[in-house]
Amino acid sequence: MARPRSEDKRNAILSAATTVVATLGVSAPTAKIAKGAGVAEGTLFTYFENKDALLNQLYLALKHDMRDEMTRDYPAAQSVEERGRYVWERYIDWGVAFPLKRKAMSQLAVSERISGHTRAAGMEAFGEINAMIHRISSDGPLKDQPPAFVAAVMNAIAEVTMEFIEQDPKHARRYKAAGFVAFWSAIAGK
Amino acid sequence: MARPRSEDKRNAILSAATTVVATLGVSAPTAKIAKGAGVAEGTLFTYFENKDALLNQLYLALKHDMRDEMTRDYPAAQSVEERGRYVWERYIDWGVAFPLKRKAMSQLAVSERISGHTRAAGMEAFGEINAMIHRISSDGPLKDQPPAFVAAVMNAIAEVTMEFIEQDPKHARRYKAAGFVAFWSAIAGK
Amino acid sequence: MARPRSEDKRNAILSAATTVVATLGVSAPTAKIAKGAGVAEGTLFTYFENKDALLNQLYLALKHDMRDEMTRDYPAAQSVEERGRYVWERYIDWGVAFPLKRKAMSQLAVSERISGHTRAAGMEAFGEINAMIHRISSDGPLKDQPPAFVAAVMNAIAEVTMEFIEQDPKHARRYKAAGFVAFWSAIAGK
Amino acid sequence: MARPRSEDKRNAILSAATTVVATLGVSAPTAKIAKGAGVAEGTLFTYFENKDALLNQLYLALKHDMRDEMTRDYPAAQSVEERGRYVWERYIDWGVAFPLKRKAMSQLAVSERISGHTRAAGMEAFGEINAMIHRISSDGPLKDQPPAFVAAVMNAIAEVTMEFIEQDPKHARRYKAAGFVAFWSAIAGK
DNA sequence: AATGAATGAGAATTCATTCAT
DNA sequence: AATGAATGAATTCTCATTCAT
Repeated sequence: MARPRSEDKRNAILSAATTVVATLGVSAPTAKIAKGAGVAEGTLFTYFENKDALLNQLYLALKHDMRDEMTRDYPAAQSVEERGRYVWERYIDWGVAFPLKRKAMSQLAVSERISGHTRAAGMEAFGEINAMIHRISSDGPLKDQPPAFVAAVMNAIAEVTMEFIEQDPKHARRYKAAGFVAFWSAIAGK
Repeated sequence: MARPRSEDKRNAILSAATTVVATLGVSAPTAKIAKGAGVAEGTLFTYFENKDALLNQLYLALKHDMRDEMTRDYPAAQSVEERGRYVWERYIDWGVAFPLKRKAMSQLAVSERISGHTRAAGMEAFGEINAMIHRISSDGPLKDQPPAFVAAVMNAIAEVTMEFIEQDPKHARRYKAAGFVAFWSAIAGK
Repeated sequence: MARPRSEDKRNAILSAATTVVATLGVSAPTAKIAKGAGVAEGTLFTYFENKDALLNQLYLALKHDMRDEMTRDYPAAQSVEERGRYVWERYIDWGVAFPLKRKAMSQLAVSERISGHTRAAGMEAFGEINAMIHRISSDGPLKDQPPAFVAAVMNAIAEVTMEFIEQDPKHARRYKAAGFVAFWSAIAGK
Repeated sequence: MARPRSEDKRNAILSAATTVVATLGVSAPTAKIAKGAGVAEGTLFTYFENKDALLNQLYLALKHDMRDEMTRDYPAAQSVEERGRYVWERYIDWGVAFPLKRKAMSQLAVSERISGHTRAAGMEAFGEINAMIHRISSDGPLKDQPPAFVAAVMNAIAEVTMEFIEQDPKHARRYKAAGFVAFWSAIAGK
């Protein structure tokens, strides 16, 4: 296992893995991922120690990608309502723009191969966002629940929203708005 | 005239499959399922044509089981609020009482091996419950969304609730109540 | 392994085996044979000790069937030429009328599962015919070869003839005649 | 840049397949073939896509091998009689020298797993030989039959000859001569 | 005697990973 | 470092045969 040289290749593998995992689930063969990345089967293993490492790093990469999209041009100066809506919309946009990333994430999220450690690291990336969500909920119906619970509820509603948009894209705008209302009602109440 | 096919054995296979799929995902080996059921590897295939058939029938069996639990002693005469809460509580109770069933369901739900036909049949079993949820939402924030969307939101919040209870069972009661509030706020609004 | 009761059933199994072996070769599953015969999988084994026994008995049954067709209304009083041609024509007719029997025979003939004993018994059934062929050849080019060799040559030419007729049935008459000429030239010379 | 695929290994697999198919028929397990070739079970599938591909390529390889032996040092300048006899003798010699190849061929020839395409390609390799046989027959008893028919008759007689030689090798010379006479009489007539 | 469920030893692949080139 | 052939354990499914009914 020599030192990998090219960041490009690593990214190509992660990108191919996204597609293949979205399509075939976590049991997708590493050979297909390598092929999708345009590298040899063995090369994959100079960039990732084994398949589990690849999956865990993919999980994290997707989490970060998602987080970056959600906070790009974040309107830090605005009200928490504005910021909440902003993040919501960026999240939905991300899922709609990158359905394979979204599907790969759902596969990984339920997989036994993603370690607790990886999940925790994924959480961490969302620290700021979670803090904001926590503030939103601080005098809503979930005010006594842990921030993670609140964030998970938001996440769950967003996923439903993205799924429905994908199956019925003509009503994307409506679903996006409705999802937000559901999220806001559930979290902030009123 | 020969040994009749045994409903018990079929159930044993489904039950073993629940455990094994919950633990290892849909790529769990059929051999492990057979072993868990106490039958020979080949016997599994006299009860299920192939692994896909088994997974699809398991999905349906779990859906039905869930539905039956949710509607056991259903208080049909009570207000829709009462009934909504009743179904919610039964659902959470089911998930908490049978964590393996719940986990198997999440694995199956995201699997490409579950056919559209099976998913549709699963939906159908929830016709009555979905109708009720639809009524709850009929003058809430989601009143213009399809019933399936509303049901999916409820489902998503319930799953989050069940997960948190499992990880932190001491606060089960609190999560259950909080989840309900979130659900009710999202769906019925106030 | 109780005593079989019905000759009909035994024949149904042999008949189904003919079809199935012709189509799928000797590795055809016994279950398919049983199904073709309209009996249960297990029943097959009360009529035949095991698959090898079935195949060997099928071989013999086909040999006998073939022999019977070849000698039906045998013109014992006619010249050896007449009788030779008669047998030839009956043989070709049999193969054309019962292509599945013919194909099953080719599969069985090259199978390792047919014992030497069975092959010898098959030979025996052709004693009379072989004797006749021997007489035909007695002053032809093969006069110093064992009767079995002469018979095998006839057989081989007949099989080629039947195959060509099956693939090109419009010229059946021509192939039949040509095959006979080849056979007669090879065996009787002139 | 990786280890190149080895022609030797491919040949070893084909050679092992010859032995195993000759002995056990086309249902011979691939594991036995791999073992015979001294490679891992999986390696077989880097050289042949699946078992059918292996069998079809084996069929062709044997056909080519046979053809090459039949035409080695072919006396192109001699009379057609000389050339006919030459080819005949080479053919018989091949079958006697390589009984496993011969037996594998008989198994493959009657197998449903050999495609029409493969059979056609096999035919093609014998173009020159068939042309010669056709010339031999051009004023014999089979002059109005398609060349393929004539070739098939020759082939059939040769196979009988090889089988008898194998069972009774002491009289090899006699069978070889007798077979030739039968062949020549059948094809060329006098 | 007949049935067909039960069995478990194969069968053909597949696949993560290693390693020669 | 990159390649892809090599490996062999694991996987799904088949099938001859047995045996409970």
